[in-house]
Amino acid sequence: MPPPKPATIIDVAREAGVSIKTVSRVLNQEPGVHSDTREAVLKVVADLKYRPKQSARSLAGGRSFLIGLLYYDPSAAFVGGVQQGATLRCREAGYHLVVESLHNDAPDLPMQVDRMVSALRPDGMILTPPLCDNPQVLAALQESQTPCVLISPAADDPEHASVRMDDVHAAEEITNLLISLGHTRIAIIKGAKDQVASKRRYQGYAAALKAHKIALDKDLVVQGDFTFDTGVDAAYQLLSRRQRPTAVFASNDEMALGVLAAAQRLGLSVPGDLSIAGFDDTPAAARVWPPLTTVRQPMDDMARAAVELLVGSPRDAEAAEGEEPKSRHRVLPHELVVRDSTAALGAKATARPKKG
Amino acid sequence: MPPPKPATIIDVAREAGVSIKTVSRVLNQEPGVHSDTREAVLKVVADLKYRPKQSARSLAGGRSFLIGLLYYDPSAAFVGGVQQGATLRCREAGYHLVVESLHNDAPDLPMQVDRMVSALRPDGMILTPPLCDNPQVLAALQESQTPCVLISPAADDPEHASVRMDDVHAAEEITNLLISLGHTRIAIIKGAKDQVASKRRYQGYAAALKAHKIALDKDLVVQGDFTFDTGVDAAYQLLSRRQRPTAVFASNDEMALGVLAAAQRLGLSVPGDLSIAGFDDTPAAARVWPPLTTVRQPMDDMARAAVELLVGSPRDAEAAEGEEPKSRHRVLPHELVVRDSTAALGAKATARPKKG
DNA sequence: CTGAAAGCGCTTACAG
DNA sequence: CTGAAAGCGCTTACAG
Repeated sequence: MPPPKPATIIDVAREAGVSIKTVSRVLNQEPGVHSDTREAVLKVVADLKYRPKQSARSLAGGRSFLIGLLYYDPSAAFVGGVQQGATLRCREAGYHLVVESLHNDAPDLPMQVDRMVSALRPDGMILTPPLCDNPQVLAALQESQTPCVLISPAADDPEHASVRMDDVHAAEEITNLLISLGHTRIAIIKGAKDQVASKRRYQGYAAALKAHKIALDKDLVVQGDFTFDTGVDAAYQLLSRRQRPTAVFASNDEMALGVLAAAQRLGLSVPGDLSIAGFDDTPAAARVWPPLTTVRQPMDDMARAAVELLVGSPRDAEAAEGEEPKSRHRVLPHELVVRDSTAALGAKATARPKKG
Repeated sequence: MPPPKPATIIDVAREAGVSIKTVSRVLNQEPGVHSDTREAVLKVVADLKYRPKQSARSLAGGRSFLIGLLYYDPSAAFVGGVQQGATLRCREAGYHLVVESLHNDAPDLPMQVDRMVSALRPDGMILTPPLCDNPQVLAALQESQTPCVLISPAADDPEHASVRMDDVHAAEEITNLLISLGHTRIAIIKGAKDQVASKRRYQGYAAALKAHKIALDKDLVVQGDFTFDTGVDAAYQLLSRRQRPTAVFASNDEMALGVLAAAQRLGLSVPGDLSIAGFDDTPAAARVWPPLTTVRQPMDDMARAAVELLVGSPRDAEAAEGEEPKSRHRVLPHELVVRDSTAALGAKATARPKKG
């Protein structure tokens, strides 16, 4: 018994007594097909378990139904969230997600990008930091005329669509939280110098202090680079000062975990002696004791929005006329996640570990 | 100025003064092309920046150059490692990785799988737990005749290729480590009941105790399900016993983190009062204080091996004759990662937090 | 509302 | 060592 060959559009057309063009129309939901005809075709499609072959559609139609996701550090907390949102939205839209892990400083980066886009011809590309700020990557994409959406890029240039959250505002909110708990000696550990998110989060921190007329103390500002190690180092620096801070805002969770580890090693109680706040809401943030107060970036929503900017959302079609077009630069809402690593100044923690 | 249309194989053939078949031969590294001809073609390819279009290759040749990766829980620590290894090996082999996030208990799971394979016709599929043990998924794949490799499946059936590590042995080693540190009251938190890894790790634990003539105490065996929460619960149970264990082996890091959080909440010193060992070496394992002793699963290597089983490794071709074929069921070596959450019985920890 | 023709850009037999 | 032909399975204009 020979392996059953998958049905083609010709099989369906023959069986349904129509032309392949009509089958094509039904499958692509084109208007202008009699409902009887449509149903007859759909029945045969179901009977024969017919599925259009993507490579044929792609070759003939010029669309690949593929979206590319380019990322650098696979362990970066947000990549997982972005991928999850992207893959789900792609499925809903009949697309598929092709992923590629790239080194941001590989010498042949442009070639690797070019290889992917010229072979696959994806209908769109999603870029995460820091790749979305890499001129070489953007140039390679531009040359192949592949539409792309940048997730949290350094700057919003008009060339590329983008999706981001409001880093400044979020940092301001989390600093306000610490202030509302009575803290005034609030340290900040800054993120990597070359990433704009670092600058924005620092801005929010400074703005909150200023709004509450708390002088910005240079001794409480330490440079980090978003890694656990620099969080540890920064904490040792800060906690060895004659006048220790009573709260630390780390520009991401990774560094906040470093601060927590260092504080515990030094025998400080968190949040009794020191409140700690992070940024990202990584999986690990809820898996330490005490669990971290942080900011949740809506990674999956951002990715879904990115896919929609690429393939068009269902609403776009309907709302084409009348409504104004959605901006190509979208800012999505974030969420403050208050857990047990922050407490009122002077209070002693008494809570039991909560479930993850 | 019209957008520069990408060169096709016809352009290359014309420019090089050969037939398209010869260009095809050169590109696919087929033998039997004069080296002068070959070089002439390659020069034109470079000049014109010609890249074969994948959809055309796929339609004509019956290979898609796509490998699919199916996973369930995107936050599961090993998915990141698997994906990283798979994407890199795919790139080396001229393939691309398409990812799909699936719910293991979705009612339309088979349809979702079928949708992907019938549309994309990937040349191979990589399945991670628990999807690799899902009969519905395997059936859907079987029907479409898509070759697949299972990563750490429950059982090695002859139908499917697989890649795994030696869970029994690794668990035995980590238990031996605790015994060598002087511990005899060693508790274990078992993993999810339906996963075979749970059983295997327990076996290794039991074997180590037996080899050292330590009686297995039922009171020191607690059921978990691989989540942080069950780690916390299990720890409270174990640590409230009249005779506390002096060491805990949690069947994965997630639960080990739960034990650590609970111990810290109860004011116990780790590893002074309690040694804790995990399994997986997740990113978080190195980002807590004290950092966890654990077992590193070679996720990326396992994924690379999986890709090779699917597309054939470079060596396969050469070694085709003579050597015996590589087994379709491969077991890769693991690595014990000894950090600061384990110490000799009675010792007090004095180390400083190490860098991540 | 429906169809016949051409073509997308490659690879597969098959010749020579 | 090289090539002319056919064909993969769809969609795009273009007719009617």
